[in-house]
Amino acid sequence: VPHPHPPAAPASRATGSPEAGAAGVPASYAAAFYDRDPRLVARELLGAVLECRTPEGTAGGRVVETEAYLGPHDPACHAVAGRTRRTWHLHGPPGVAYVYRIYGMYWCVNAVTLPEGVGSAVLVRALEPLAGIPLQRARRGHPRRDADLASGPGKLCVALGITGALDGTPLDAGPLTLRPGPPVADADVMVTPRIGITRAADWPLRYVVGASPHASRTPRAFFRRPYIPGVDDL
DNA sequence: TCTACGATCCTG
DNA sequence: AGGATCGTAGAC
Repeated sequence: VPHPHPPAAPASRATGSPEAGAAGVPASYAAAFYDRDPRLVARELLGAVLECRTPEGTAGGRVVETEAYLGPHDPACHAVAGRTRRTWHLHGPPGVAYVYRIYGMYWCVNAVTLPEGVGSAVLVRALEPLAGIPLQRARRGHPRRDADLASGPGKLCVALGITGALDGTPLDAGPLTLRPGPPVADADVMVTPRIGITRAADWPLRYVVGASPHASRTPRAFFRRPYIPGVDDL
């Protein structure tokens, strides 16, 4: 039986959106939320709800894993190549989706951070499926466990039906939305190196809800430690 | 449970 | 040429 819609949360950090819910919980993040250091945005997006509406239906889930890509000074960030057609929206205003194709066959979705021209973002790497689970299961070829539906950036885009058509679309309205969810405590957040990159491979910029079975696997050789406010984002 | 590898194609 | 990945095969 599908998980019920996630409960509204007292997300004090997510303020300023125009349409607040009955409990005072914003229906989306304000632009200022994304106009900050991507490390801070990556950590705070844990617990948020990503949802994609398509003609087939609506599918979404709770964010349990993110990575920060800091900008042109980050060797692993696509911004190192400058503002090209591919990375156009990565360099655009914050609060917009940057969707790119990887390895010729999968899509990955990011939330753009910092002001226009910087080229930084947060990669959404895994979801705990919440909405439209039958649709997600069909798109993913009916895996045994729901924990295999969206436990990786490519899987997540397949499960939700996210493609390059959504590159450059805002995240506070439209078919692809990201909104506040129940906050995740600092003690539940683990920090590790980023997955699948060769440059800056030792930078601690991956944020995971440590106890979640819905996150992607952390390689055995990776260091992992609790998130430390003021150290990991300042 | 873990590691190794091929698929597949746009970008610079 | 190589990549912000995934599924499968094979070892243990």
